[in-house]
Amino acid sequence: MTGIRQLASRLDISIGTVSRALNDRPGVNAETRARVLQMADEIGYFANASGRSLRRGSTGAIGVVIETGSPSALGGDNFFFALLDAMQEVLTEQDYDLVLLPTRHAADPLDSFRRMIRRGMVDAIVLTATRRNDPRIELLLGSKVPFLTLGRSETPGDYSWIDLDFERVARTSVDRLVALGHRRIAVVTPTGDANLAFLYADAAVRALAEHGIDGPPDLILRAEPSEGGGVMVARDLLTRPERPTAIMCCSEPMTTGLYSEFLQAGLRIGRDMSVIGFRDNPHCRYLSPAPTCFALALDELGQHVANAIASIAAKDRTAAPRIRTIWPMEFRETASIGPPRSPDRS
Amino acid sequence: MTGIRQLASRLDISIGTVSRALNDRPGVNAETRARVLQMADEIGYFANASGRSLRRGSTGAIGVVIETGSPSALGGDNFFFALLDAMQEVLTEQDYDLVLLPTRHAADPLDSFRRMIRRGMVDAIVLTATRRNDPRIELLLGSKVPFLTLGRSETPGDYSWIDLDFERVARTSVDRLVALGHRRIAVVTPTGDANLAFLYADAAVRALAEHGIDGPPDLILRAEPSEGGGVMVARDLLTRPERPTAIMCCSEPMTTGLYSEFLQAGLRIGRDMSVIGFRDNPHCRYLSPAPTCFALALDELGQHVANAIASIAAKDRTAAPRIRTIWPMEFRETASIGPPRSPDRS
DNA sequence: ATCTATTTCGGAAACGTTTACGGCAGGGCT
DNA sequence: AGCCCTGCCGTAAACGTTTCCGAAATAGAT
Repeated sequence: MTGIRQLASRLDISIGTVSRALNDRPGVNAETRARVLQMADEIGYFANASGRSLRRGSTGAIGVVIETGSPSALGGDNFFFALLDAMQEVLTEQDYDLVLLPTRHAADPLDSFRRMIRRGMVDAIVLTATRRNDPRIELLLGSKVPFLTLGRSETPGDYSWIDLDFERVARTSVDRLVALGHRRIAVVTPTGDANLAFLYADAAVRALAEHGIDGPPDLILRAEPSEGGGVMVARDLLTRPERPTAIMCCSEPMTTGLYSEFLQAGLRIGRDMSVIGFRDNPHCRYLSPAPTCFALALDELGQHVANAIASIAAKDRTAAPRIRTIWPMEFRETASIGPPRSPDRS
Repeated sequence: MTGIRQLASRLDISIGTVSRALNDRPGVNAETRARVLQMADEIGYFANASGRSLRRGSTGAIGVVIETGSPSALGGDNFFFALLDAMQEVLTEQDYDLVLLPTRHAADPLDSFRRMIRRGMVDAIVLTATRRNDPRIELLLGSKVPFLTLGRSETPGDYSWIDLDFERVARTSVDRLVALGHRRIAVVTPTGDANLAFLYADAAVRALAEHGIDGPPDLILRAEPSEGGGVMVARDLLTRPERPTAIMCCSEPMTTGLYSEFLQAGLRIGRDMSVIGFRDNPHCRYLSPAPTCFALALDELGQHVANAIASIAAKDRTAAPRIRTIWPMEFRETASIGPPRSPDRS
């Protein structure tokens, strides 16, 4: 056992001085501090996390809540791992530890969640994959744990969030497809309560309406955000007497499924069927033709999130600003879209 | 603040009794226990994690170490999220918390890693993505933290591991391709130190040798385990005067890249080029034709891992058995392989 | 009625750390 | 020389919980 007492007794010094030396507190001789640091390094001493956080009242850890066991709308690719990588770069600089807190989608998420925040394992929480009405946010608002959500929600309250610009993505997609001559455009969003689905669909419908396209909503579709969901949607559309000439969707696995089924049916993507996906992710990039989609500065987003949650977690909670960021995405057009093949009759 | 003292004073009872009641310790009246539990529920009391683990000497948390910022050979977060889901099902039953500890691939992994285990944030560690020679394992062996690695390693020592059956996967792939008539078979593994790359390649080479195929090793290839890596490999092979008639690879993103480039070059997969991938993952399933690959009972694997790490983390470390599991995978043949098109001359 | 065993509970110590407080030098000032 | 101030350090009290130990009370047995 290498506690602070062993370290102190080895140096013939009091534990108070040792602690001060290690924590860069004033009131300790420079030479003594050097001796302490060297000995600590030598015997491999690290302050015990429980003791420290018990005394300090904070753990120095930031928890990112992720949900396992359900297909994630934002693509089952390395989205989270890449984001975490950038976050950790910033957070370790600020002496925060980063831990992921997986919660099971199938089980009641609330009770495991409640435990997490009540026990005080982390100083602050980043909540991901927000739902349209998210009881987890209510729980957090009712607790003392500062938090930040990655994604907006309809759940009211005074909290900070960071989200992608789904509205502009949807609007840009519609504008471009209409400019190419499309009139029958299918919009497909993930099932479930993920708020992004509503933001995307609503914005798309508004944009379509502005172009005078507000036909029956049978082209606003929902499916499971997985490859299988994309296949189902494609099959559905292929059986329709007047099938759409373009389709836009905000889930990458779904885009993959759409491709698979359309190609199977002999359609040429970009000519017989225009496809706009969502995020520019590596998996999609090697579909052919690569889907038109929207690029995202993932590193910078991660850094922004990290800085935001660090400032929120800071003890000095007086001047903690409310953060509300809508992160831009850049349009990347490819050969996956083109003018409609046969003139549309609608 | 809702500490155990508030709870006790509300009930006019000592904190000792409250603690005994909450922890199902003997020596407390059934009626008193019921009152305590009800009041705890009422005011939303949860024992503070720092205080508890300080006194108990264990945190009740199991850490899964993952590496961010590098393409993962086993394909993205789908694999891990699914595994984690199954693990948590088992671990919550045993009153363990599950936390993910992301470490940055780019940064020096050792020091952040050292902090993690020395601070005693977790009772036990699951180490993923083991490398052939893995300094992290040495660090863990030198510490008091019980651990389990997901993946074998050449690093010697007396530790438990669970791994997939890469040898049988490689052997089965070779056997089947040879049975179909292939003689020029490319074997491609990820670059980097991931141990699975060596296991797979070595087993493939042995199997080829047993079939009398031990030509020059210019068909044993390595590439980054990403779509881009697959593309590079495919381009390389396409320029060769005598290109192979089959290719087997143990990384799903790489398989996607191979498909993309081969299709681009006008090859028909399963006829002009036979392809065997590795894991049966959703992303690959919607390539066409779906790659021949190997299925894996991910749920059961997760449960097995959870049970293993729980038994390893148990306080009673006397009878902790050493666990060494090689997890089977089931061959799934599809139209992505077939007899070689033009008779091979070698 | 006394003694013992059992049940139930309160008091207090302990876990490892940080930090407020006070003390002891030594130096600079009047 | 006396005084105050500063720099350094040791002591001890917290943080919230679990658990050991002993006390009180009740029941049972002789």
